[in-house]
Amino acid sequence: MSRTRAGSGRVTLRDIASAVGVTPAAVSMALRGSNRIGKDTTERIQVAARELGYVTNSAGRALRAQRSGSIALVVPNTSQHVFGHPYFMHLLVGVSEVSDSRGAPVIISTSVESEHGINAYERLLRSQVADGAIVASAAAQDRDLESLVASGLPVVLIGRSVTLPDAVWVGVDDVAGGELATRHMIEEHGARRVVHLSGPLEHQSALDRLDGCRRALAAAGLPEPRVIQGDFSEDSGVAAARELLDQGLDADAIVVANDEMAYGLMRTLADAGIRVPDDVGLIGFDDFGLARVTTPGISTIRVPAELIGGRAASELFGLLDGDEPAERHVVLPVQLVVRGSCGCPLSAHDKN
Amino acid sequence: MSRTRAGSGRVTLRDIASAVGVTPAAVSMALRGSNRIGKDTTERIQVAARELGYVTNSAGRALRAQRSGSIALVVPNTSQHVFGHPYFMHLLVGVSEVSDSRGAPVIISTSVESEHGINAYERLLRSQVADGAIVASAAAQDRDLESLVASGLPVVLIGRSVTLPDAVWVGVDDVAGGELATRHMIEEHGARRVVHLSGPLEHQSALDRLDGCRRALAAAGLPEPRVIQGDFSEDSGVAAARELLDQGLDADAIVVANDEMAYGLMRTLADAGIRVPDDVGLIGFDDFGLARVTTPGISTIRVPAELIGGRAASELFGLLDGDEPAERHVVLPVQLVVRGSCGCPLSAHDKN
DNA sequence: CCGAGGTGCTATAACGATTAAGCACTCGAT
DNA sequence: ATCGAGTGCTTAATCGTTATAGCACCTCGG
Repeated sequence: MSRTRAGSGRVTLRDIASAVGVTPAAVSMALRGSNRIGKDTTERIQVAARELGYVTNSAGRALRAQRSGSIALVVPNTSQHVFGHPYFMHLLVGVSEVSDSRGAPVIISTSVESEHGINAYERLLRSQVADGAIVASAAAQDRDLESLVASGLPVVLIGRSVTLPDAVWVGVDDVAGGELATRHMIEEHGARRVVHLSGPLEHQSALDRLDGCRRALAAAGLPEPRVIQGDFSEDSGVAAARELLDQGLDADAIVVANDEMAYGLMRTLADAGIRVPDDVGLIGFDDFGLARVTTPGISTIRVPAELIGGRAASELFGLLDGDEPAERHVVLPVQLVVRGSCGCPLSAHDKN
Repeated sequence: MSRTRAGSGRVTLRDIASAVGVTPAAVSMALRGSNRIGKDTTERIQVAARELGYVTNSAGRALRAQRSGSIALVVPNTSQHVFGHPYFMHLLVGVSEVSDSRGAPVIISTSVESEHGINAYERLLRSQVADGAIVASAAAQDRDLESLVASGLPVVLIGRSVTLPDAVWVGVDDVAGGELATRHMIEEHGARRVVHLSGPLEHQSALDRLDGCRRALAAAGLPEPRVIQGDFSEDSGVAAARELLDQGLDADAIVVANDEMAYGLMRTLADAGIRVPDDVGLIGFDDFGLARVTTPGISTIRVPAELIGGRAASELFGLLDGDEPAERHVVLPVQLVVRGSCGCPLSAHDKN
């Protein structure tokens, strides 16, 4: 099918031009569909391009156009935010879908070291490797990120940012999520004494989820939650369980800021003979895959990561197109997903 | 810290040159450490570069050098191989680690449509967007892939390829894995009647795993396995379980070609009151995350996906550097991971 | 005092694509 | 016939970087 000419060196506009008997400029215009080139010539050029297997050289085009046509997904690789987490995969899927539809390559970037005083994010954009970047939640206080946003380069952040009010970001309503989870435990399962296992409180989403939990309790006229701080890792869920076991688990519901901690916690409680949901109700947050496959399944608040990624990409392309966005801040809704861990009865296989 | 000059247009070699009072050529040489430029001038140039926040323009460099410095990870997005699967995340982590250490951006590519008779893989490379590509297991028979490999462009395949003997690939010893899994069930758990739930048999790895299973049985003087063909999806595990339940589960071990099917199968058997491992032993394949968190945990054959990705990247860089690889085919070993589903007794929390 | 050989930079060209400006020609309207 | 407006192409310049050739100057050996 493809009349490829292996190893025959690259085919450039010049090759087509000399094959057809015009100048490279004419070929360029013809291939871009300019009406300045005659219909007949245009056709001959298109045929020749196909036959020679012409592919536009991206470097040449990028140099001329002053834009590469690619976007970057930046994942700061910290102990807290491990690249390789399902979350990023979901984001990536969303980003790549939108990006594909625009024919824009996606560059994955995970390094963070500074070089010559210019941080990796900025380097990526200034070097014209990518025209814009989506930055997946760095720590709330990231100096590099701050300078990146300040530089005015096209950047979309994943996750609500309080410290960077000018930044464009796409996030999720974590407060509502925390509230929803807690209210479910209160209203459906009669919880009155609630433990909240939070994420690291330098993360905005951890703060917001805790905040939501507090609000729900306050609204119900119940006392403050007992808060244990974790770090979103399964291990910290295990640690929290140990702490609760040591000090006496005096609660009827545990609202956890993510599913991984919830899993570690549940597993450890089970080892100690405390059954979820019979002895204590449990609800997680995220629903990136884990919560569905545990026993019991973890009731949780679903974060539409794929949607977030897609929306972030759309916003970024908007910035690149020069559209000043109507909303600089996009908040997507979360959704309660009921499984077994909260205590809800489930029909035979009410998975998903 | 960074003396960034927001929006002040790009800083080029020319800017540094005129700041220092030399030509762009001198600046270029100085920054690349040429000894043709005086020590004193070199230093002044470096200082100016830092102060102006100079970053090499990748398009300019790529155009001149005839190479972009990036590599691509191509994931054909078919129903069978869904981009977004943990497998690809692990690959990506491995690739990106090696790639980062060489300062090479990684481009994720997932589209497959052909355009002007040139497939997406080839387009990516011919356009000089990437210098080489790692292609994550397409179907065994992929015309586009065939033509890509034939074109001689720098490509490393993930997974053993029988149909493309000239291709460079990095895979895993699936036969040994299938054998190992089956032998474990035979030798440790006395299995004599074995069911094998395979992957789609147009996939080499599915074939190899089945082959391994057969060999182990033959070596033990046992009869052929009863083979049910799945498609690596959880749903096909569910379907297989139904089939077994309908026809009567006459087996003491089920060797499954991946963990997702094993999970679907196990879940469905459990619903029917058949307990794993008490009523029948089960062993999976892959260990990409799922197998660890189910109840019981799924004993499985671990595929070192991250390692594969890293090795593939290394091989690709080797190709790009012009080293003719000693081995065009890299086979990495698999490892048995014992959890609960096979019937092995486990210490309190022998997870991982 | 002259040529050989450094040293340290400049000048130039090239990578490939694109676009503004320009040129030659045709055609219709005046 | 003559001007104005197309039509269809070419010319030339540009994007930023870098390799190669070359030029000016200095120094040292003879």
